[in-house]
Amino acid sequence: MSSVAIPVPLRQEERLAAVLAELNEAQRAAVEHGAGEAQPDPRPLLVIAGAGSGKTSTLAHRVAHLIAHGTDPQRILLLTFSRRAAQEMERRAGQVLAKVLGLRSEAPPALPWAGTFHGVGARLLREYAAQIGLDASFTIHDRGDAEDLMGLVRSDIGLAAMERRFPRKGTCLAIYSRVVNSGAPLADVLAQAFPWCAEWEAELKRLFGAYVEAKQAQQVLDYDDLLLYWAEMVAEPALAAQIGARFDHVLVDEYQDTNLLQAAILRALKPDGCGLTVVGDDAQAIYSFRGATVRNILDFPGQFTQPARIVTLERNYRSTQPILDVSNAVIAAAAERHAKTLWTDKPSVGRPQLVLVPDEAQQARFVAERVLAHREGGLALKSQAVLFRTSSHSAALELELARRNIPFVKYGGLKFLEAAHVKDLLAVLRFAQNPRGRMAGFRVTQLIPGIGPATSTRLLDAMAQAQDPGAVVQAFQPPAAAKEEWARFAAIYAQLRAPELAWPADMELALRWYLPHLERLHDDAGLRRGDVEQLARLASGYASRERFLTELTLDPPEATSDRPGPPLLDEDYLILSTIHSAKGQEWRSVHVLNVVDGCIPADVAQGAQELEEERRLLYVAMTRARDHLHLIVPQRFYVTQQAVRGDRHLYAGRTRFIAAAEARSFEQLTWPPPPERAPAVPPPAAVIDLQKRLRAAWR
DNA sequence: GTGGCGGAACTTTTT
DNA sequence: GTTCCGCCAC
Repeated sequence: MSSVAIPVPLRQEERLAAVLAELNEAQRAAVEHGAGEAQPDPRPLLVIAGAGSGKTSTLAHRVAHLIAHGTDPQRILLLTFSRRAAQEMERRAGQVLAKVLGLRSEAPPALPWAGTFHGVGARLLREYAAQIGLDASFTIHDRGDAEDLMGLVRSDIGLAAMERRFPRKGTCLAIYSRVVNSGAPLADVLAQAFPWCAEWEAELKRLFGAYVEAKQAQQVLDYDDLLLYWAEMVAEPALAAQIGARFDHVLVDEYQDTNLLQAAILRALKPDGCGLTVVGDDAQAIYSFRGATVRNILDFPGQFTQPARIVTLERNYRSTQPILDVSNAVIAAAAERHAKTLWTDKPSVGRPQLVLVPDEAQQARFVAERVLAHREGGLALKSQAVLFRTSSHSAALELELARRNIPFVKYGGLKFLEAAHVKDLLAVLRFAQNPRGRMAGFRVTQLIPGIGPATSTRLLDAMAQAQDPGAVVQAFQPPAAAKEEWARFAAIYAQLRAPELAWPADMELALRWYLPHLERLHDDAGLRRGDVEQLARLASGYASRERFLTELTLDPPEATSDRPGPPLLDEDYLILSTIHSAKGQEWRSVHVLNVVDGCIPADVAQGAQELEEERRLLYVAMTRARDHLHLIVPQRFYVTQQAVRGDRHLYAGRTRFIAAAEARSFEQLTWPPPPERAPAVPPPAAVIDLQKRLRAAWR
């Protein structure tokens, strides 16, 4: 560590002591590790932090503590799972630091290197681009772009027209991504996660080779490349030493959800582990589909030249004991884990509920009513969440909420950036940013009537050959039908490429060119226009076109709501979220939908490992609740993928993760409550023979 | 070459 | 419902 011990004035020392006194013993040990002790401890630190054990707070305190003891905030690398988590950490560390320094205001210490692995990777790669033979103006493909490129390569090399149907582009990308992130051979990945594609191994290999070449020729990186190139870069000892020396401390949150590439990056940056802190909970590992491996956290202690110090946080500050009891019961059956049992002394308000409802429609009604009842009882909508395994599970509920005018915001599932019109507008900017990026060019040029795939390919091929691709756009001869529109496009493209244009003027220009196309292409142009105008307004919040494109790709606006535009901050709204997107969050009241076999665990998860992950998923969902937890079990499901109004359905049972014995720890109820007994039909005074009358009508 | 239409197939979770 | 592919009329 290069931080110099600065003598701390007494008053500050007292304030620091007061702040630390608010923590429990384990938390304090994690915060003070390596500093503030008689003998500095150079070991890496592993914090096993159970759900709700004050993990974020502990990490924020540690960051503040480091800064208070003289570490330069610029020399702290803080890697989080999402941009949102990074901002939260920055804010909390700022609060603590303000207290320690005795400041009134909470001007947060800027932590310039707080972000996701992907975001930090993008920054470092641009910075070191020249040294690793990369063009610093590379653009980043989001999943949609990456899929489209995969699709294009797929048909280019003739895999589309196979006798038997070749896996679709999205599946191909998922397989590729998994191979990259897990480091496993293609054959293993296919056997384990995509058995129905195993027959295509040779073709997939060829496809992935061509995909990589296409990306390189176009100077684009996909999400996986940000980690892959970073890992390859620091595999070079000189670069690893250079980059590692920029940071005195490297702290990683949610370590259980990192993959082998990420672990390799950390080892390269800090080979002896000194200054390295990782925090996580193996019981909450839910991203193995992305190549994350719980082995990272289980094996961390032995990975460095000196074994790590382990601190375990077991005291829970979030939930009531009955909620912890049922959650502990779910996870207790897990196969392998760092044993820990959460406990709390928080007073409880009744038992968690296990609610039996007839079907998904009734489930939606039950949740809506219960949410309103909670609000009557003083719980703001924002402090309540509804969680589900799969984005589509909330469909019925969304209808019901809209019907009752209950505002909500949904996290996870389809994103703003996936809408065609948003992609169109961004593609215009991206094509200007990186003229060799074919996906953007392919998309933009085909907006012009009379230009289809063939013409577009002719243009892009010419650009790829050219020294100055911008000039090719100006000189290009489109088919006669597209002549006028092409001239219009070439003019704005030249302007977008001109260095003197100052952001966000680019956005204005692109929007003005795009709007007429939007009107022509879409029947519901009105709604869509709102979206792209919204996007244009976002532009001014970014320093440059490159930053705008990069940050929007890596940190897309994640929520979609029942109305256009993000809800105002002072508005109240219910939170709907996939369980994955709920990671790290908490609410006073939590409803979990579809707690049945087939949903949790998902019917596609059949292997032993996958089942274990589904179990952890349910555990994560349950431990988000502070005071009220409701698990809903619909008994009857309509099968999807059938004709509208089809009646195919199946009966589902309560999830296997809650056995009968454990179910008794819940308050079990059936809803709607069975009717009192139908009002009896009075006994007949006289019998009227209707049947006889109907027969008589034909005689 | 482009653009539109019909039929068949369809594995969740996300940076 | 969406995506993918083949077919057909300009």
